[in-house]
Amino acid sequence: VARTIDELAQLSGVSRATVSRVINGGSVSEKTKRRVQAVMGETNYRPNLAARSLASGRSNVVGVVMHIDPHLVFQDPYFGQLMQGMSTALADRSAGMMLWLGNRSKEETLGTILSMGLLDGVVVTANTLDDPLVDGLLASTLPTVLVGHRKADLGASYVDVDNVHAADAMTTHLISIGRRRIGYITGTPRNVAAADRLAGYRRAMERAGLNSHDLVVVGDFNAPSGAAGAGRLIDLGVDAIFAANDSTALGALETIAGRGLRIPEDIALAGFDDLEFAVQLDPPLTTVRQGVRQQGAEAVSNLFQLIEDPTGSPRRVLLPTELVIRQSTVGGGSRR
Amino acid sequence: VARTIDELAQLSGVSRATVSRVINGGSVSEKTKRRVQAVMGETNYRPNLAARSLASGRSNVVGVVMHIDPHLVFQDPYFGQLMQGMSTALADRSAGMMLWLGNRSKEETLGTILSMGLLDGVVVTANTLDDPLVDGLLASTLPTVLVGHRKADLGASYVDVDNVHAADAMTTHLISIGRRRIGYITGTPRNVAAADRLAGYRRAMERAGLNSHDLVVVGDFNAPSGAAGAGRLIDLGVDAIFAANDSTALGALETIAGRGLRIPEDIALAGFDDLEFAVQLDPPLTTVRQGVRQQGAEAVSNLFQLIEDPTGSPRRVLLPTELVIRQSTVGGGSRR
DNA sequence: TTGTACGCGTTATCAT
DNA sequence: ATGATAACGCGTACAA
Repeated sequence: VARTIDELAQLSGVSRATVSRVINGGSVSEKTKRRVQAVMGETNYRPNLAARSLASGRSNVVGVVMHIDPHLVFQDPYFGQLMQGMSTALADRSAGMMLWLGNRSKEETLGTILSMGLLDGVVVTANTLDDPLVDGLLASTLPTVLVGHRKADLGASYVDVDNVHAADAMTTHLISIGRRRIGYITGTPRNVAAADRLAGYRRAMERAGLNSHDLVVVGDFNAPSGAAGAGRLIDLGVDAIFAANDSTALGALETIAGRGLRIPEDIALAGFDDLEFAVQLDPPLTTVRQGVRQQGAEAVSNLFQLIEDPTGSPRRVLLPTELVIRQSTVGGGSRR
Repeated sequence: VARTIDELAQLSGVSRATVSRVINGGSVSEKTKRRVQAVMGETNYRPNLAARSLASGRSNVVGVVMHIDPHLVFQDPYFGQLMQGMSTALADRSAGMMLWLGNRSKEETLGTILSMGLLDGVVVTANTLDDPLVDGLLASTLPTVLVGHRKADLGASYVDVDNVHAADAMTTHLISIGRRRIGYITGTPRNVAAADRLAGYRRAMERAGLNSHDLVVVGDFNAPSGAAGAGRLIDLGVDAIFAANDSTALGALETIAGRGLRIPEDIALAGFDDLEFAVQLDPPLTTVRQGVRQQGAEAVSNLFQLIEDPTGSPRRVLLPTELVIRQSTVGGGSRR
């Protein structure tokens, strides 16, 4: 029944300073240390975080900002997995986590975060080109790590995958299996990953001397846009479709099958993400796997390094992706 | 460039107390109030939460505890939707949210939460019969609201749906369309909702004078267990299957269709949750809809009431459910 | 209406 | 190794 460090000190017969030392690891004689710890166990005393944070300037609490429409955020498995990765990494460091989703405007969210005062740092998803929230965080004194990054973020610490490279590799794969008219369905405009993947597709096409000019249709990372986009591309006579993500590919698959075309014989199909359902599609979907949980864990690790040494140079981490080749581009064709 | 309230006071030419009053709403002359606010705008001063919390005892931050295996938590749309509801309700009150998932043991999680010191209260999901985390939270002085509840939680504030009633209603619906041998696939053993739904099924069966004794098979809320359970029930010659949730029903549907049986002509099928995919199944699934987002919002609202008046009697809220009748139990049958 | 002074629970500095 | 004592930034009686 000791609520404050003073009570605990009195019960242990030592000064408050000594108790603080046994908690935080100062030099204390083995004997008194044991006595204090004994009393601590009996009274199940717990240091107050607010006070500790005020005095020491550190709280062991970090902020996580995923400024996405709350009705959509957990629709896309990406964000759930990202949270898992961060949550686990934070728990491993017995650190706490404050969470902000996209309920208020970015400006308001920025304001609340900056006024917390007790956060040791922040991990924020950076997926749109213009983002005052990310800009504000980076401009503040709060240690900040980005998940994803814009061109302008060269001075910041971030964790990302090389979307350009991955999309290039996938496109090259499609070319290598003999496809020439490869259509592309983009992700949401102004989204960084979407822009990078498109760039990778274009780069591979140009390198192979293929025309990509009029084979690009705009999507929004969701299945309906994939269904619509695939229809337009089929009319353009493509022999392969590369969708900006698996959800888009799912929509495309339905349109292709609906028109009685065979995958991959008539049209090869590829996605991006390797979501759970990708392997269960008919035919199983060729796609790009990125370790989202690992990205979350890496972001946390990165942030803690930044907190330890705020002056060091920015830590830019590019995690590897993996080409997962399944029957939607090569092999036995449809099971139907 | 004012970091503390003292600096801001100096710049405004008033005392720190006056500044505090214009921030927290004490009696201040309109004139000085305006002046202080002007300076506040220029210097974009932000009060420090740790200090504020230490001095006032309130932080405007609440804890959210969903002690589920982090690899599973966002697999089930339930938890994502619950978070959305809470996140939105908290943002509406400009309150912050600390999140704990099931990374550590329940005892460890309990310890960390209790030692935060700055939480105004906690919302915790209560879905297993024995839960030291929930017990510990309820035994503490921290205002706590449960999402879901055990029989033992009669003294606690909680938000839940009446699973017994809803399952009873669904079973009664199946009886009303002429089914007599109605099989049931349960949810995870020791899960509260699973137990309540099973009880509701049994109650309705008994009231109708039907045998439910040997028509119950154990599942775990996931599709594979539904597929297996449906197989066993079909062998028992059922004319209807009620699954503990939609995922389980999904598995059951595959088994039924795989055996060449028609839904609902040969076997009527019902689920629970009304997840997004329920309406897109073939045939569309009859199920029970519960407003999960609303439950989250209600839990937050409940918690804030509890914080305002900790002495008041516990607030037990049962949210309504809705029977959603689709073609898997009545009407045109399969589209296949 | 405004200012003074104390307390919130901890860490950290400085003697001892 | 231990103990005073001063911060940390803010809220709030109390006094003026």
